[in-house]
Amino acid sequence: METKSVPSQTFRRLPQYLAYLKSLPQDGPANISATVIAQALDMNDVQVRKDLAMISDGGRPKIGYVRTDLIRDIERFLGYDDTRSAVLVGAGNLGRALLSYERFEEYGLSIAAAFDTDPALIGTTVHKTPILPVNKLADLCRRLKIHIGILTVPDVAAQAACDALVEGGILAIWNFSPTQLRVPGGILVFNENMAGSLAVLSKHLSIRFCRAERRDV
Amino acid sequence: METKSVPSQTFRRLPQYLAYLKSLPQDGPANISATVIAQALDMNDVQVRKDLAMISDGGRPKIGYVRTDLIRDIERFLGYDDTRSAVLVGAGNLGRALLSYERFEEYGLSIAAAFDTDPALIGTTVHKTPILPVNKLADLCRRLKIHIGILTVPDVAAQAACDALVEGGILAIWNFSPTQLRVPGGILVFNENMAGSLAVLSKHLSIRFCRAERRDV
DNA sequence: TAGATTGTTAATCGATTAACAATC
DNA sequence: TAGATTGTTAATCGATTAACAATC
Repeated sequence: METKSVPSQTFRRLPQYLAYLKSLPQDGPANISATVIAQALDMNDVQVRKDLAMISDGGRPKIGYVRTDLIRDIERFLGYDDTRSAVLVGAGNLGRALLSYERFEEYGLSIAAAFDTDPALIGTTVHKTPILPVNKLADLCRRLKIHIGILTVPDVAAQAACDALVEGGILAIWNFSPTQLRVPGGILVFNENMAGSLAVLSKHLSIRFCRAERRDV
Repeated sequence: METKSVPSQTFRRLPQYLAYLKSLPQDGPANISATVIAQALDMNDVQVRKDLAMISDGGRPKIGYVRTDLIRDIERFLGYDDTRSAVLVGAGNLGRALLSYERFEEYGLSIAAAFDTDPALIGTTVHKTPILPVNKLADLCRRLKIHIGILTVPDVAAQAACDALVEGGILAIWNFSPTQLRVPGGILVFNENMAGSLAVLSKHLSIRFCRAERRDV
């Protein structure tokens, strides 16, 4: 309800502030300034201030923000206090990596169940999360009113798994496969574009190399 | 050298175009228009045209682009023809997931070696990539002139692993751990901010929910 | 030719950064 | 008080989208 018009970019940064604030020593100073946060995270201080102003009561000039208040405000805003449930499809390496990523709980995401087609995996658990056969997916999502699906199946299986999620009434899909999914309107697909990240990284590297090599000319 | 001023966002999209173009049937039509690509990938057609204009000789009005030429141009531009070498630190679930992600080769990235501290893992291989003890890291990077490091260690080990990469002469670090790394100037850190993605996803979901619930009021 | 499609120029939009007044 | 820090208003920057002429 508080979700007025906080830009996406701010949302992306909030977890970073939170992680930094939590990493500070408990017995350290009670206050922290936007300037210090910005320096630690290699950001612009005005940006930090602007972000924080959107979700918190605000700090005091010369003193800064109360660290614990800030942590509480960010967590509340990101909805880390009331946990969301999700299911995961594809218990391969990537799927297992996400299942064992304890931090998701901290972020308010709890993975209720995982699904796979491999009979060898079905019935086992990863980090206490049971792995179930895919044909139970739609039914379980509906019964438990789960709205988030995490897709970590191999490329070829992605669309079928996606369809099953949609059938189960999923509203948002976090897609780690490199496939462009076809979904009915109204369902949000969030692609984790690793190839894209790699391309940007390579670009920066080659610019650096060009500069380095030009010296020799 | 061709790297004039192609924006980052274009770089992120190029792999998507490429994947789509490659997914088309070999024996299908030889030409494809920006309009069709845009529709398939849920993008704006002018944007696609603009992106393609930057890296390709261009298409012909009414006809479109030659599919195979476009594939060749994108691959060349992204440097997928001359492969870059990388090392990976942390052969846990996420690390193994990336190691078994065959697609990286397609993207021009080859992981030469992986490193871990766990004696049980050292000496084994994942998808033909050997896992070596971390103390060999710096030396190997330097000897093989490797400039990309992929960081998939647990949170607490991240900074130490990062320092080892820097010592080995790495120029870019692709960081999958949620830690803010401290690196000397001139080294590029690329954070894969999963918590951020999750936050944006949750945001969209809660906006949706608010709207849905308002109907009941 | 007519209509689809390209590529470019201009307008818009959103996000970041700079400048500055307010305040403790 | 003086100086550090906040929050806001305006300027800048970069990316997307709209409008349109060129062309096959």
